[in-house]
This record gives sequence, C-alpha cells and structure tokens, in this order.
Amino acid sequence: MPPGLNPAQQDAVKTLKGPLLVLAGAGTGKTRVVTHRIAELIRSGVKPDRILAVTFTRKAAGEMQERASGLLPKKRKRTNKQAESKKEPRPEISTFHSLCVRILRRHISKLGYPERFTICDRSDQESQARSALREIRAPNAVIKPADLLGCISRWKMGSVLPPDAIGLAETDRDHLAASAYRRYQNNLKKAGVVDFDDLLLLTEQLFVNFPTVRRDEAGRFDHILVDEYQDTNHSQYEIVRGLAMGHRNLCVVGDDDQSIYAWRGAEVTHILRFKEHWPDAKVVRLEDNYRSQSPIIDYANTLIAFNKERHEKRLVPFRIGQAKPRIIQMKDESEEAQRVVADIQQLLEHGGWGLSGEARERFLQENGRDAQVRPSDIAILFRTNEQPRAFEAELRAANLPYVLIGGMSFYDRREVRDVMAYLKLIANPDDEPSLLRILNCPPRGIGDGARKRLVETAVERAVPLWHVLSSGRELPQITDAARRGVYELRDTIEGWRQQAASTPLPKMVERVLSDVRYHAELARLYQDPNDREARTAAIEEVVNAAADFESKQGAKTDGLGLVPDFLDEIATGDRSDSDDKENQLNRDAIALMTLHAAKGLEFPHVYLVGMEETILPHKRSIDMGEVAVAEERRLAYVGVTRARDRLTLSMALTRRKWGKSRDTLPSRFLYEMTGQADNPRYMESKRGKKEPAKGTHKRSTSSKAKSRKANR
DNA sequence: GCACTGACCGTTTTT
DNA sequence: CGGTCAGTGC
Repeated sequence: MPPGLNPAQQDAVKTLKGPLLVLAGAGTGKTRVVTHRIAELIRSGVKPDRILAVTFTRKAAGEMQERASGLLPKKRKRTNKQAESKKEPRPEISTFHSLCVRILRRHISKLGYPERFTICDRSDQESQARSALREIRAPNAVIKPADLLGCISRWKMGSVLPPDAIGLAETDRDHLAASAYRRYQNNLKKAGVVDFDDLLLLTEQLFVNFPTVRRDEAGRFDHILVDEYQDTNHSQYEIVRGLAMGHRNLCVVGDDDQSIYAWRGAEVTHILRFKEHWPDAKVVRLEDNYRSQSPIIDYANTLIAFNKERHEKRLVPFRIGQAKPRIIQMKDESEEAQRVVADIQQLLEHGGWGLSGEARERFLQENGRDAQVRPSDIAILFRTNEQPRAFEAELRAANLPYVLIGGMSFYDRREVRDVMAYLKLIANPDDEPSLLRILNCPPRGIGDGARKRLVETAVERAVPLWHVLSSGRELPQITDAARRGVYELRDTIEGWRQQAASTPLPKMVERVLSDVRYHAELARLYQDPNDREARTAAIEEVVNAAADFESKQGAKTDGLGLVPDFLDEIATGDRSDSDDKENQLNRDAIALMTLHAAKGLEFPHVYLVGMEETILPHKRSIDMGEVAVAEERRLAYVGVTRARDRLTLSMALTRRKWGKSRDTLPSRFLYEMTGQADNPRYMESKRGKKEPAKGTHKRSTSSKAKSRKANR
C-alpha cells in the first residue's frame, strides 16, 4: 500500500461531523481509514472517551484499538505506564455484544430481570429449549430443540417477542414453537439468564421503552463509528440509531458486497438505505484495491456484478499483475485435496509461482520481497465444515504445518464448560442451565430420579431450582445419598459466594476445582494418559485465563470479586480468546477456514475449494431462491478477494456424501467470474465459451453451462 | 449411575 | 460416513 492516504480515504478521514457512509470495497484500506479517523477526531479536539467505535468481532476491536493507539499523540512520559494508561481517556472500542452487556448491567432490572444475570451459550440454550418443549409436551417428532432454537433466534433477530410470535403463528407447528418460546423466555428470565440474541434484543427494548435510558447511554458519546455496517441486524440498527440520533455524528463503514450474515439476521438494507435513514449523510466510496493483483480483481468485479441489489461500485486494482486465477478440476474430493496439497508443497519448495531467473527478480522488485513462500502465506478456504477433512488428512500426510481455524473452540470443551458452569453459579446461583449441568458432575449421588424431582418441585413452587436446594424448605422425596449431595453442593456454592470478593480470581478458580475434586474426576473418566493430560491442560488454561484477566483488570474486592466480569468477558469474547486465533494465524502454518471466518483477512496464496453447485452456492440457498444465492455470490466474492497474489479455484467432479458418491456441476460462479455466463445486467454477453476448467477430464462443462442457462 | 451397542439420520455459515 | 441418542445390561 502506498504511503499516505488517497483522496477518497482522506475525504473519509476528514469528514468529522454529521452522518457519513464509507463504502469500502475489499482491500481498499478500510481499517486504515477507520483508525486514522479516530486519530483525526482526537486531533481536532474531541475528547477520546467521547468516541465510541463498534465492531462485530473481538478481534476487529483489538486490532482497531492497537492501530488507533499507534496513531494517537504520544505525549505520555515514559514513567509509570500502567497508571498512565489508566487515567488517560481512551476511545471506547468494543464489540456490539460487550457494549450491550455493559448497558444491560446498568439497566436490566427495568425489564424485570435480576441484576446479576449470566450469559448462556449455545448448549445451555439447547437444554433450555429441550425443557421448554417438555413443558408444553411437544412431541419430539414434530419439533426438535434445534428447530425451536432456530425459530427463537429468527424471532429475536426480528425483535419478535413471545406474544407477537403466538399472534403470528399460522400452522400448529408455529403455534407450538411460539408457546415453547414463551416458556423458554420465561425460564431464562426467572433464572436470570440471557442468551446471545437477548443481549441485543433487550438493549433495543430498553432503548425503545425507556427513553431516559436511551438518552443516558447516548449522552456518553459524541461520535459513533460502526465497522462492518453491512452486518447489522434489526436490533443493532436500533441501538446505533438510539445512540446517534442526538448528535448525528455517525460514521458507518462497510461493504454491501461483503454482507454474508443475512442468515444471522443481518440486513443489507441498512447499508443500502443509509441515505434514506440519514438524509444529510455524506457518502464516500473507497474503490482502490491495494491488496490483490489485477486479474484477481477482474474476476471479483465480474462476479459481483451479477448481484442486483447493491451499491454500484467497481474495485480498481492498484497492483497490476499477469497471473490469472487458476481453475482446477479433479475427479473427486480426495484427489482435489491431493492436488491442492501437492501444489502447496511445490509452492513451498520452489518459491511462489515457480518463478525463477528474471521473473523472480521482477517479483522481488514489484513486491519488495522474494517469491519465497511460507506456510502462513497460504490459506485454504471452503464453504462447509465437512470439507476440510480431506485436506487435513493430506496435509498431515505431507507433514505440512496447518491450523484449522474455527471448529471446536476452547470454551466448548466439556471440562472447560463444567468449570465455567461452576463459576456462573457463583455469579448467579439461579442460573439453571449451569446448575443442571454440574448437579451431578462430579457424581455426588444426585441421579436422574432425584434430578427430576428437584426440577418438578421448582416448577411446582414457581421458584428457581436453586431455591429448592437452598431455601431450607423440605426437599422432595429423594434418596439419602442425593440429599447429602444436594446439601454438600449447596454449602460449597454458598461458601464460594462468600469468598469470591476476598479471593483473587485465579485462586478462586483453583478452589472451585479442588473443592469439587475435579482432577480426580478427570482421572476417573479418562484412563488414557494422553487424553487426561490434554483435559487437565484445558482446565489449567482456564486458571491462566483468569490470571491474565485479573492482571489486565486489576483486582476487585467487593461483591463477587472479578467472577462476573470474567464471565462476561469470556461470553462476549471471540470464543477462541486472545491468544488462540491470533496465535494460530501467527504460527507459521497453512490456514484452513470457512469463507465466513476468512472475512477481513488476506493471504498471498488462496485456494478456494469445492467450487461446485450445492456447495458454493449451497444447496439450501439454491432452494431458497435468488436472494439467498446472491449471498452465496458475496461469499464467493469474499473468498476471491482474500487473495493477494495468486488464487486457485478448485472443484471435484464427483463428491462423496454419506458414503455415496455423486456427480457434481461446476459452480455457476465459475462461469460468472470468467465471463462465460451472460450477465443480464450488462447485456454485453461474451462469446466464445471456453472450458472454465483446465482439468484433464473430458466432460463437456460448457454444454452443461448451456443447459443450466436454458433452465433459468 | 455408567458403559456399551446398534439404529437412525443428517446437508451451512456463528457473534 | 460419522455423530447422536435411546435402549440395554451390568
């Protein structure tokens, strides 16, 4: 990237007042603009702590923080750095979710929730969904917990509350789901538990129903900046509006072409209609792409032009290059993996591109580095999580270092979740999902029978489960062993709650582990020493994370100490916490990840694999129709624009699914980006249909392209 | 209360 | 094919 800012970038940086929409295409220096703008605001006299920047991921927030602090005037004397950074006001840079947690911590009681709420995760949600369905006696065949969660999530994303959902229900099934939703929500509320969608939804409700709260929160900032605005859902839109409507100093940055989260409630309309929502808004377009070589940009532009609903823009490549993206076609998915891995091996051994002599010299001159490729320069991107399997196997066989980004995260592991459940109970013993989780783990004599009776009693008395254990009232008829277990558990948790304020956080975690004899439990459960060691290490990591958190936050000796704060941090943080994803990407290894996980990243060499109908436009999206396919196209666009130097698109002619192998069709996006499909938007259809794939197979792909088009 | 077994069933992405 | 879950036997 050239030094300094180009005129468009400067325009975006220097426009400090009023609504501003920055349409920033892929690789156009968006992050740079955002951080420079923050610095510019401060330079112009805005107090740093009057600025709020909102991002979607923890990682983006961290990155922005780091870059922005590099740009801020460095007037600090090099004395006591810690004390200094504490009192020096800084811009607030946080994710939507942690922003909402902080707002809810102040006001949630107005919505009838207990102040000490805890945040539950996906599998807690599942168990809550299950019990809600049990309560209304919905047969499992009609609606499964996962289906219910899907409905609930969709409702919440559209700000639909249980009564509305019941009103809207047309089919019996909807009705069932709606009444389960009501149960689910009531149960969570009673237990003082909020799920992930609630963080946003409840904040929105606060703003809408309590204007004083909205004004109060809005009054904390004079300038608001929202990154990845194309990903805002309804609640986020309302929250942003509520915060910015007073001063109107709202800058949103995003790229409608990279909106890939509609399924999670994101509405592109927010960025498409920004001018309508804020009529005095200024619009700045960033279209100079500094990332990718021109042939890659050509593909990207041609592809995305097939989408109808978008802000018209066209990436202009800054880096002119010759290497066209390659398309390779293999017999099946295992050959696809073999071929890609062999290619990578070649790349690593012989330097990028297999360049030599003069070409290599030129590369060095143009790019300021040798064509030498390191594993971390390479990424394999795919649509679905089953795809990486074959690649992992091949990479392992070839003894190449790789990291699978995403997948099971640290905080999803069973043992870690157990520990977290205990900690959540310290913060909020009414948290029923957590209490149920550890009720008999490690085993303390409370079997299924006892558990069932305890829950029944809680429902009968209409109190949280914890009250049944702790209120001193008669326990239901359970075995003596169960009774002893219940009392022991109750006393232990009450003891922790008393010690929490006076005990350092990591000590507290250790105490929990030793009080419940968790290590012994691990030893009992996992005889295999390797397994046991891994799991012990995992809970050790929780202690470390606690220690890290405490040293970052500073100790707290009132209330429940740092326990609640720690839990908030973990729940809203990017699940693979600070060191994980970051370190993984820094480790010199080939990155394997989904297209969704790749947003915002870039790699010199990108392999976009599985370019087939039913995978890249995913079958489900194809079935759903044009709008869904448009999102798949954006996904492909995101993948293509991750590549700096070389892009390789690959597909398999047959693919095994559940044991059976089936023929595939090349992704329509291959035809589109190579100019072999007619773009109805530009009637300049290109003649001369070439094979999109240079594979060795005889199959006529172009005839298929024709027949596909005929079907439209 | 727990470990083992076989039947069944599924297609996406995740803050 | 591989994961999940209910059901069985200790």
